[in-house]
Amino acid sequence: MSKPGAYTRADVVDTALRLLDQYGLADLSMRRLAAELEVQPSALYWHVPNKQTLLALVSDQIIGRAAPVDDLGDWKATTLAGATAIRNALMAFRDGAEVVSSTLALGLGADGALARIRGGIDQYCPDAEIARVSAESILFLVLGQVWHEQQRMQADSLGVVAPAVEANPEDAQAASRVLQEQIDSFEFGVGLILAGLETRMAAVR
Amino acid sequence: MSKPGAYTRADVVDTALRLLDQYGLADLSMRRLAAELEVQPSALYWHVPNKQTLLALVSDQIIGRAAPVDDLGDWKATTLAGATAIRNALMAFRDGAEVVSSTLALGLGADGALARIRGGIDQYCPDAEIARVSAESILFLVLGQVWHEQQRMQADSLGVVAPAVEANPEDAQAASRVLQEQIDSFEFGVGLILAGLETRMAAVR
DNA sequence: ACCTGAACACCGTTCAAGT
DNA sequence: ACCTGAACACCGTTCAAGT
Repeated sequence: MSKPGAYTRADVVDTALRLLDQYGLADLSMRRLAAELEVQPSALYWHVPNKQTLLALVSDQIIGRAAPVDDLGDWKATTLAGATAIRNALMAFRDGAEVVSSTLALGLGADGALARIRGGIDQYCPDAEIARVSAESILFLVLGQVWHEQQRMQADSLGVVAPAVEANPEDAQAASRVLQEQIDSFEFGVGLILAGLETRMAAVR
Repeated sequence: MSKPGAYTRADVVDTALRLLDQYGLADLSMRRLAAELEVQPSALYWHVPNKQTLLALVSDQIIGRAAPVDDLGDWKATTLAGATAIRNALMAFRDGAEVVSSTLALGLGADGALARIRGGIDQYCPDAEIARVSAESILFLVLGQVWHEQQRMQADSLGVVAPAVEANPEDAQAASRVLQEQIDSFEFGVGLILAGLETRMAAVR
């Protein structure tokens, strides 16, 4: 904003996020991003040290846009709400889960995701180590599931394989059923971990 | 084997697996693989339609080398043994978890992994849908954890960040403690899901 | 402070042609 | 059946130089 025509780092990240959502991670190259900004590829390296860092910043944006988590009284409900907020944030951008997974594996960004899930757990679990491992388990579960779903959505849209439900004239109905199944298995999986943690906590007492 | 000097698909996959373990996924290119086989890059496309498929075949090798799972009587112990076998298989090759994660997300191969985990669950859980979702949850957890660990190992070896435990003269002791912590949190996480499933099953009855 | 121009060292994939 | 040679359309990154 110092000069017209001069981009800021935030502009670069925002554009990367938009390209990610429009064309997917495979087509998000530094050169394509530069072209979109009508700038030479080398110009990007003034704003960002490398692509890895850029993707970490993109991940932070994705996670940062997750809805704030209310304290619902019940710690299990609160934790599920946190996990759901992360899930929805990942789903809001094409290949969101893959991008966040890789930068998280690199230990680069997106620690906000863990924090959001720990909110509910910490208020009930006194052992910080147990809380951390439990929250990580939930996060891995959410990332794995959403990644799987997003890949499926893309495969379906490309017609690579037959959609799970087809040959049904009421496509909207079928699609909503698939969606419901995904939500169900999401809540089921998180519920398993929460129930397991509860058992574990009760046993110690 | 038809002519000396003529490679088979298995040769290509084996060499890819070896390069993966030696240099990591980032340096496993079709061109490098071709060079290793002393062949032109284009020659690979006679054996394999594309890189994606090659990586799926590599994944199948990684998972296929997992130890067979004995029935331990207790379904929880059997399932944990299955998950541990998968974990060890992933750990046996550099970037094993990342390779398997991505091809699994593409829905390409490595279904053997799910099957191995379901072995223990199926013999106790009558509902196939619940068994499937539970096994998937465990698989996502294992993949996420091992990916995380393998990335940490690489970061440590490159000296990018300070290792978790350092400044200790007894390095071997510190390393074995880290290893034990990883195994503990692995068994803890899987244990949560198994305990949760048990609770869930008991409630239905 | 922000960007261009040019270069370096790579990619995956296709396809006609060879043996 | 298995591979070469040559090409196409790309990559990420560096770095001197410009304004």
